[in-house]
Amino acid sequence: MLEPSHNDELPVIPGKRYFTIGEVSELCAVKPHVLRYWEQEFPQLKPVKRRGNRRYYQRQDVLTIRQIRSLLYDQGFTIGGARLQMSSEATSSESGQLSQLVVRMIDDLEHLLDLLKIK
Amino acid sequence: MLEPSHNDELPVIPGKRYFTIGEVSELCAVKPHVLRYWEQEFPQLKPVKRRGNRRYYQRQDVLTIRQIRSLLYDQGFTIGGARLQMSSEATSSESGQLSQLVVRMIDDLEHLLDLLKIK
DNA sequence: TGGGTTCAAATCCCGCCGTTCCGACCATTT
DNA sequence: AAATGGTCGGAACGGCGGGATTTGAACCCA
Repeated sequence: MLEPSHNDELPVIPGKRYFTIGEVSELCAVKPHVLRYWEQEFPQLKPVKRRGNRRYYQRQDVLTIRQIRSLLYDQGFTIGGARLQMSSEATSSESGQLSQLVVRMIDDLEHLLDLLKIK
Repeated sequence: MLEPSHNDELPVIPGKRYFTIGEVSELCAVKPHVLRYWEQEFPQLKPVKRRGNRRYYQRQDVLTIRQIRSLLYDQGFTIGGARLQMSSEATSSESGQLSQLVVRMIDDLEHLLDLLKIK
């Protein structure tokens, strides 16, 4: 009943700067009208709007959406619960032990990133 | 809309061995019929039953119920999500809090991985 | 200029999560 | 043992969260 799909199975995000709602819909396996609906529910989801109020999503938006998607569809949060998670994530520089661990992981990843950049 | 009540505010559990559904209802601020309903949804919730199918909850059951309650009412999980948390907690060694955090970290790292794939 | 995409907003809908009944049974007090 | 009040399961019912559909117009690209 839960845990059907996971973000692993979603397509790689192409290297362009902006995406239409239709593209994001496919990249995240979420219907356009749901994306618009989520926009009302999650303040951090604010795609740029231009000419004729069209949405232009950036890479970060796509990642945000995938994260929301994971909270809702994989982890079993309600919309309210997911919103709580998202916002608490923004502020959670908490818990010394763990944040220390996170810092180390980030360190490692940055190192990895450096390696990748060189090649 | 979320985060109204918290387990902190619930009464201390008396030092007796068995509790009726009515007592548990008050100890956990959850109506009896909801307790019966949850029993269908969470396999780990199995109070002893005696004469005339009456439920006799033990201390551990009360704690389990409070935990479910917290997942549903405080943290914003669906029933399915809460069940998932409860069962994953059984396997993962530590306090759901922590495993939940780890889940989120893994999630975050996956997003980072996405970023790396693009470059 | 025509077909596909997108827009906002209104309306519709289904299933989750209880809620409300019900007659019968049980426990405790008197 | 009668009275009072808690508890039983099961089925019918209900609100509403979370979308889904619809509408009609604007927009974009070929």
